[in-house]
Amino acid sequence: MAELPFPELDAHSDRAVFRQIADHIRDAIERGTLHEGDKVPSEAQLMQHYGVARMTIRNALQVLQSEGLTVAEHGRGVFVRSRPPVRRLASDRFARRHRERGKAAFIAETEGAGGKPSVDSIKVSEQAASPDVAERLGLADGSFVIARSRRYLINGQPVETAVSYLPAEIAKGTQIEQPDSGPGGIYARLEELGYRLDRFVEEIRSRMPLREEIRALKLAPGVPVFHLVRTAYATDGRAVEVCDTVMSSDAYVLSYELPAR
Amino acid sequence: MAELPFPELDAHSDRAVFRQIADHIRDAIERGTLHEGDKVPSEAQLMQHYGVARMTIRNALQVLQSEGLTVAEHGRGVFVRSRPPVRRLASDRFARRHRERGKAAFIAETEGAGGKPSVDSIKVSEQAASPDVAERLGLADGSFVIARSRRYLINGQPVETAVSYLPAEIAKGTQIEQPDSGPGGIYARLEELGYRLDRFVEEIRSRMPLREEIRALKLAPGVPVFHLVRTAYATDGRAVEVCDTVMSSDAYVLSYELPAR
DNA sequence: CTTTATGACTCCTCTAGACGAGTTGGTCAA
DNA sequence: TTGACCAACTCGTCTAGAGGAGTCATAAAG
Repeated sequence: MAELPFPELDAHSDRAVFRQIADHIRDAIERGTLHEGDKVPSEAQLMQHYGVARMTIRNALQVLQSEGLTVAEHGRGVFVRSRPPVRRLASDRFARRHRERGKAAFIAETEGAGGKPSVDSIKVSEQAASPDVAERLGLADGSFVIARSRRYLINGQPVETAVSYLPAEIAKGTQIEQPDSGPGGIYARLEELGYRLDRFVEEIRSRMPLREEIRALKLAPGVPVFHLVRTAYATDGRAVEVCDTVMSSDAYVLSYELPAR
Repeated sequence: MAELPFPELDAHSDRAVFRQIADHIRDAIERGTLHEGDKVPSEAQLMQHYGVARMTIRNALQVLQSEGLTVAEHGRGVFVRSRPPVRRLASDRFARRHRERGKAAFIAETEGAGGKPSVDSIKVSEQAASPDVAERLGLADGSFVIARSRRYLINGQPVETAVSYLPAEIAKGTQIEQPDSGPGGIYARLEELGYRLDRFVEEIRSRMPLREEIRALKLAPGVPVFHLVRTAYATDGRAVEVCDTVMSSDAYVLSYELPAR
């Protein structure tokens, strides 16, 4: 058996053994000794190398996994995680000039970056607004909204789920209620309906995903999500849409421009 | 011993026992049966309730911890995590009108929200720019920059670390090189030096923290961080500062306004 | 040549213990 | 009353096993 590229344990350290082992492997990844997609030595190899029990090795691997550095594949091994190509979201992505080309923001951007965009799980329903959505839309409690939910994928890999809420009073009976909202997306439809869009406000949180989100976005363990809530305002100051999106954090870099004014 | 508020295991389910147990506890937290700060039953109690080995219980608790739902305290127990008050960062926080009041953005905002702000670990040094920083500042490789690093705390709790990089050619010998950068912070100094600020670009990533970040921000396990890189541009289009900040994700909600243009 | 078995190797789940170390609250002596 | 001590309880670390299940390459059978 080839020697593993890890130093020995420091018996005098008060750092726990499994942490020292995790440190060794992490260092190897950070230094590039192990690179993306490489297989980490198996539990059995590490047990022998370090002369410790299996649970100790598993604890060490668990640390790395929860840091998002590795992925375990049942029956195959543990691998250094490879990052998917990131999608940059610029703050002008909803500018009218983009919308007018007749494509929704996601499609246009992804194709521009050489990826194959797709959208699935489109569901539209009318429902009572949650207190949070009602407040953001400036609606009375219990008002009805049209909810459009969908999932975005790049090259078949899910990257984002989104649910848009629009006041039923605005969207009911329009193409916004159809699964295919037409060229330019719902923002184009809103403008056709006379709601000229003025500005968007985005609120961003970061947290660990819920179970459903892990499933929907096929997230590896240890990958947090962006939770972004966007509210669209028309020129009269009225909120016309709230979009609640959850994005895989390793597929995105968000970018915003702020005036110094 | 009081009965625990958890159902029994489903022996027919093919869901692993430790996952079922984690599900029970998670449900209790989500339903409010266990609320913020409450103590989760001890490992011993759970072992007896479910009739399983200790490692199985610990696996279940590990799942919850990595989801950021609970926090274990050595010698005390496992508790439902309570969210600290969040700090909202609005996109106008660097507007000149705020700066002119003579306080740095962080101090003014935190006091406005009723918290006690403090800043520590201020270090200033001159160093060669990293390739990334050099590129953002539009400098030649190996150019020198002034690096100002510091840590921000609210009510004694660290929430953010930040390192600002400014071209040495601009900042050397000015008050920017002093630990106390003076009223209004370095942006005020830059304007005094004739660099009228025009706009900022912020790039946001979300990821799990590195070890040093966990220590510096006293992060609970399972809490991701925002990694925000801000570049400040003067009116002549020149980049005059790059600020690299790492923020505890549960202390912040970022908020940006985008024009529909 | 294709298909089917097999076995080696992988990680997954779980058991049943051991000792260590931090926290807490009560007892008992000063 | 105060302080020191101690016991009970907590989670942290580690050992040494067990059987299960997914993956893959190879060997055997068709």
